[in-house]
Amino acid sequence: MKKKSKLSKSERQNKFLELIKEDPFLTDEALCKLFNVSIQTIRLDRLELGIPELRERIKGVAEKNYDKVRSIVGTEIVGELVDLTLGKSGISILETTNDLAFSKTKIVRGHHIFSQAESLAMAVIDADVALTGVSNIKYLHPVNSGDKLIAKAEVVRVRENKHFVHVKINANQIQVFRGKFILVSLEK
Amino acid sequence: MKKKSKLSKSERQNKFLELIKEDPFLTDEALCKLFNVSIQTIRLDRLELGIPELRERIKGVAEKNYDKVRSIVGTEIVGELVDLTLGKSGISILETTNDLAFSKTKIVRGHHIFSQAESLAMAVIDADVALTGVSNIKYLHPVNSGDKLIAKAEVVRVRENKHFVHVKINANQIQVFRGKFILVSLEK
DNA sequence: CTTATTTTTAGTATTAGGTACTAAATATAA
DNA sequence: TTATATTTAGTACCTAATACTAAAAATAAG
Repeated sequence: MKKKSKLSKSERQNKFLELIKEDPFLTDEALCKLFNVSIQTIRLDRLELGIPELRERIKGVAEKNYDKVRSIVGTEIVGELVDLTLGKSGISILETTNDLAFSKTKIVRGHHIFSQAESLAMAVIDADVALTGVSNIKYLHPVNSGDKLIAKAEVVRVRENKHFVHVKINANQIQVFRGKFILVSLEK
Repeated sequence: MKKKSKLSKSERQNKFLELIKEDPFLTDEALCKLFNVSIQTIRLDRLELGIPELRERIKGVAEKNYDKVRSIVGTEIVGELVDLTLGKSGISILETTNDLAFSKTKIVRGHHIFSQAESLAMAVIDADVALTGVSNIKYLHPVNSGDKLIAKAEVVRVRENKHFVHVKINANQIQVFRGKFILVSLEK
């Protein structure tokens, strides 16, 4: 017989855990074909292993990552992209408001400035899943709520999957921020 | 009458788009209650607006982000975590192999070393969604395939949602890498 | 070899959250 | 008032399950 002899229960369940970890999008039906057992067996296994059903798994993945990815990868870049040469340079403008500032001092919180810089750096990279900024940053000047931030990014070097991007941000003609980003694209 | 007068079709559909963008996890039933219309109306709206059903939306969110988040947040850390004091420090060990190195020189590619450092930095942070490394890194010495990398991370400061972490990596008693990470946790 | 026990399979009813369709009721505009 | 647009009602069907009962098959124990 060319078919592999059936796995024992424990062997199957071990593989099951691995499989589902690798790919949580497998239906019971797909699994029962993979293991060459009935769908009921698969369901018993899930019950014993405490693995939730497909839809719950998908929902889990979605929920866990929804907010994260929206804020990190968040294709929507912080600020308005006004110029872009993919792989080379880009410019974005961010009109700051009180929402972005400390309520007392009206000074814009640093991480918003950083976000503008980082998201611009990501935008100029000619790679879909570029991420994980590594950078050397400096806040040169406080930014007041209402200031218009103009960020300029330039790709200075690309080596393998590493993209070196420099970003400078100005407000009222003075530089308020600089950052050197090394973005690593993760796609194959 | 205390109930708000029903919205017009176009008003409703505009709100619909907003709502679903904000929260793609809404069922038709929830939506029809929100708008105070029948479920059929909601379904007609989705049809006209090209909004897929709940499950497809969830699946979309999950699929789009699964690989990304896995590689970024990737709870699985690069290297083996051998010691961890959440929020304070941690140690991980990475046994390098030819897979991680340039085939000619057998020198380990920098980004693998970086990955070990970054993932350790993330692991020590006492926050679920810590991310977006900002860092100042230096590769001090080439690492040869086969070398055992020992990474030590230390949280040096936490301010608001920023976590400052220093990571040093040694191979054969000599330091090969240092990195300063500023991880920003994004949860509320 | 024959029980006993474990493991697997079969089958039915029920669920959520829909699609796809037909037809009727209600609003709004001409 | 009629024409058109919009909303509701209702039905059959779908997927990927749960929860359950019962029987068949495989494996272990005596």
